[in-house]
Amino acid sequence: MSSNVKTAVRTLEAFEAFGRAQKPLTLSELARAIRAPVSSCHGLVTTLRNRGYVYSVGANRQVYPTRRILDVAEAIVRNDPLLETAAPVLARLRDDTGETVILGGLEPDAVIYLEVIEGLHTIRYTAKPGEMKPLHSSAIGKAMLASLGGEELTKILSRLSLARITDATITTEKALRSDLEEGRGRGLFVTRGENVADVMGMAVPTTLAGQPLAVALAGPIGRMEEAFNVHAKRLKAAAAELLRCGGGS
Amino acid sequence: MSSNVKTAVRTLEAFEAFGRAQKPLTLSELARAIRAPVSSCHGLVTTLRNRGYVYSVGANRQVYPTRRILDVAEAIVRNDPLLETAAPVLARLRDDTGETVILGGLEPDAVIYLEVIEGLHTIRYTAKPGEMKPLHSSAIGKAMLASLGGEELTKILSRLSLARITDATITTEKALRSDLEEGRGRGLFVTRGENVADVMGMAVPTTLAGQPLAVALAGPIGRMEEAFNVHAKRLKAAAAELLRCGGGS
DNA sequence: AATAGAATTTCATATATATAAAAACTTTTT
DNA sequence: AAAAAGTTTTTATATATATGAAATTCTATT
Repeated sequence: MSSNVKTAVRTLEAFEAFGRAQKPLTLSELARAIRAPVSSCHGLVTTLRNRGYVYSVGANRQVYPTRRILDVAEAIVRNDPLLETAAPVLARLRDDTGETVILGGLEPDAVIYLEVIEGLHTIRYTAKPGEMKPLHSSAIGKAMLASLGGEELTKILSRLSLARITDATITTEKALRSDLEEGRGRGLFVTRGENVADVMGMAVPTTLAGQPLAVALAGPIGRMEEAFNVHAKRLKAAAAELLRCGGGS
Repeated sequence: MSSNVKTAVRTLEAFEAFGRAQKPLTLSELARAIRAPVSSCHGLVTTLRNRGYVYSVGANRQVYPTRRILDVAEAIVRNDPLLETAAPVLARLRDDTGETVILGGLEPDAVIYLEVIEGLHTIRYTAKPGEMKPLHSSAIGKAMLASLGGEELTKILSRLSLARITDATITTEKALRSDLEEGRGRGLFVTRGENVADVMGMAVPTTLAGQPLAVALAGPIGRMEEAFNVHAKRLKAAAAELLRCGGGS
């Protein structure tokens, strides 16, 4: 895996740590949370403070992020090229099906979740935007693979490891290709416990702003199987609507 | 100034750049925006991509941040120890006065804006959370200085440069001390064009969760002078209410 | 198609930073 | 009140990264 810039990762991990802790942290608590030496964490916190991203809280030298990061994030998301058109369609699909709706894209060798609208059931598929999933064991992954040209598909399959994740994971190229073919046939790609036991995913490829993406529904196998046909129909309708709304470049 | 960790700054600047651009950027555009060499920017973008913080948009290799950063920021702000109690009080003060309301704290040698609720007029004081202001030329700064013990005040004043920022800036320790004394007398600290020409600020010290802070109103001098007494009264009332709500540790 | 121009990616190395260890502070315990 | 335990800050140095330059890939134009 191409090496990541350490401090960039830590900077983000620091914010994530505050998001998890949901309370001010001392320097050493933060250092523990991001598994960095206190001395390194010290430099990072100083930098964040100088930049107005964290402030000191309380007498005991705790720190917490300011609203600045939220301001930046909101400005970014406000103008997301894909989401503003997609959001209403995805929201309706969620309301109609009650299951978690996901919009995903292809990052070099993985699926990336761009938008997640969680289902309404107590037991539901939970995920966050930015999460990455394997291409061969997720419904969106299959949809993205299937949308590639034959040559490109061959290239990417040669790079992928097709690692076993659950008992149901497809781990041979032959089986995967045949599964993709089946999916192409019915315009719908399915996983049954191939990435997470008990989870069923259904995905349909679409295009937004000229970019190939996929919409998916995910939930517990039992509930999903029961409503399979209705869900499939609604999912396809949503994908088609996305194409109409913003499919062209 | 204690040196900042370069990559941490760049990571944040990258997000800020997307917030400003409000559209996907190519690698070289981003590099230009954060004034970094393309090769360095490349490593950063790769890292952000691997972490699910950016995704590729369009065929021409542009990238844009995912919602992940917003998710993190929202989790952080949702539990801000100071803001949840303060927000309604500040919002009412803004509604009552029509002017921009600021909650500020003391970072080592500067004021940091923790919350900004912008005024309702077309011409209004504009700022963002996380911005830092000089201690000697901002109303909040004066309020924070005045709340320090005599010894600590002396120490911090010896470190400050009291730089001239506008014609009206107070630049001598003697004048500043006498201004602080005047402010203490009426429980209200004022600036008239000392940091930004034409801007008047009024601040009152308060305490939230055991931490000394200050609430301020800022707007154009003319309008602020006109309503001085009413504003002062409301500002003091808000500061007192903050004390009541969340003043104790 | 072929070429020029631009953007991205790779690579070796100079440079900046992450780190352990020690020093300076705090806070807690005895 | 003294000692102990814990935390933050500083410092020197080993380590990781930022960088210019070269190689490659992509895009636009003819």
